[in-house]
Amino acid sequence: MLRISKLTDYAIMVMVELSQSRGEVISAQALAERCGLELPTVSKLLKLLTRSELVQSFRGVNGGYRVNRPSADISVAEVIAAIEGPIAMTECSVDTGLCQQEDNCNLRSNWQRISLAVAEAMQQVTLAEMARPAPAVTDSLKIATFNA
Amino acid sequence: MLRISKLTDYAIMVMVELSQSRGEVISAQALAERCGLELPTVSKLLKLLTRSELVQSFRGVNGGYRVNRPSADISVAEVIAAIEGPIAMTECSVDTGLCQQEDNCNLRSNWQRISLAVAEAMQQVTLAEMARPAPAVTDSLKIATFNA
DNA sequence: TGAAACAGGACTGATATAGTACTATTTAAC
DNA sequence: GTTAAATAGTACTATATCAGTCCTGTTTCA
Ligand code: FES
Ligand code: FES
Repeated sequence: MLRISKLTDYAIMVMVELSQSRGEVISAQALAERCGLELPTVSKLLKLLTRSELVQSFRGVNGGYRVNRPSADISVAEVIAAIEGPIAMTECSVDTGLCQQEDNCNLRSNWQRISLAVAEAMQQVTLAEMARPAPAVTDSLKIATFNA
Repeated sequence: MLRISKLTDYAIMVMVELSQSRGEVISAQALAERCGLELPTVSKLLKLLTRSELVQSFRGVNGGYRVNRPSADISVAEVIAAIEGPIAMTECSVDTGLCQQEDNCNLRSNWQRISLAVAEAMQQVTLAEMARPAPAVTDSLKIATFNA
C-alpha cells in the first residue's frame, strides 16, 4: 500500500497540534491527551522530532516541547523524514551499495528520480494546510490511486 | 523510509524485462534467469501481475507470460498497485472507517490529496523510461529527499 | 499419456513495527 | 538542599508484515 508507518501518522497529528500553539511550551502528557494517543508513544515521537530539530525541548518542571517555525513553513515531508528517515522508494535511492539487486539491475537512477518526485509532492504540503480539512477528493481523481 | 516492498521492486524488474520483448511469450523460468531472481519468487509476482491484467498468461507446454501494451503505456504506478494495492499513505486514504484515528483526527482529506499527488508522480513514469538509466540526480536535488 | 508450464493456496522464517518500561538527567519551586 | 516534574536515552517484547518456498491441481502441447 506504500503507506507511512502509524508512528509517522501520529507524528503529524502531534506536530499539527503543537504547531497550532506556536511558541507555547506544551508537555508530552498534555499533547498525548489532546491527540488521544498514549503518553509513551507521544514521548517517543517527540524525542525523534527533537533530534531532527523540528521541535525544541525543555527539561525539568514546566518543561515540554515547542515549535518555533510557523506551521506554514513546516512541510509534511520534513516530519516524515524525521520519523522514517530519507524519503526513498528503494534502498538504492539513498546511496550506492545498499540495494541487493544492484549488480543485476540498472533501475537505480530512475528510482532516485521517482523518490525525488514523491518527496517534492510532500514538501509542498505544510502543517498549516494539514490543520484544516482539504476540499474533498472527487471520485474521478481517486481513480489515480488505483483504488478498487 | 517510505519504501516499496522488495517484491514490488522485483516486479518492476520483471515487467521491464518482459515489456522489452513485447508480444513474445516468455516462461517464468526464463524471466527468473534474465532478472537474476528465484523462480518461485518470480512466479508469485507474475501471478499477481496476471490478476491485475498487466500481463497475459498462457498455460501448458511453451506457456509463459506476455505483455500486450507498449512499455511506454505502462506506468510504474500500475505495477506498484498490482503488487501492493492502492497507493495510499494511510488507511483512511483508501476509504472511511479503516483508520483507527478517525474519531480524533481530521487529517483524512489531506492524506487523500497527498496520496493522490504521490500516485500521479509515479503514474508519469513509464516502463519504457525505467528501461534506460535516467540522467544522474544532482546533489542539490537530492537534498529534497532529506538524505543525510 | 506424459511433460511443461501456470494457478492457487498454504506454510514458515525473517524482519520491521508498535508499544512499553526502565534508568538517568535536568530544572523549577519550595 | 530536597523534591517533584519533566525530558533523554536505551532496551525490551509482542505483534504484524514481508519474503520466500513448497505443494497440489489444472491446462496444453507433443
Ligand atoms: S532496484 Fe536498487 S539497484 Fe535496482
Ligand atoms: S490519519 Fe487516518 S483518520 Fe487521521
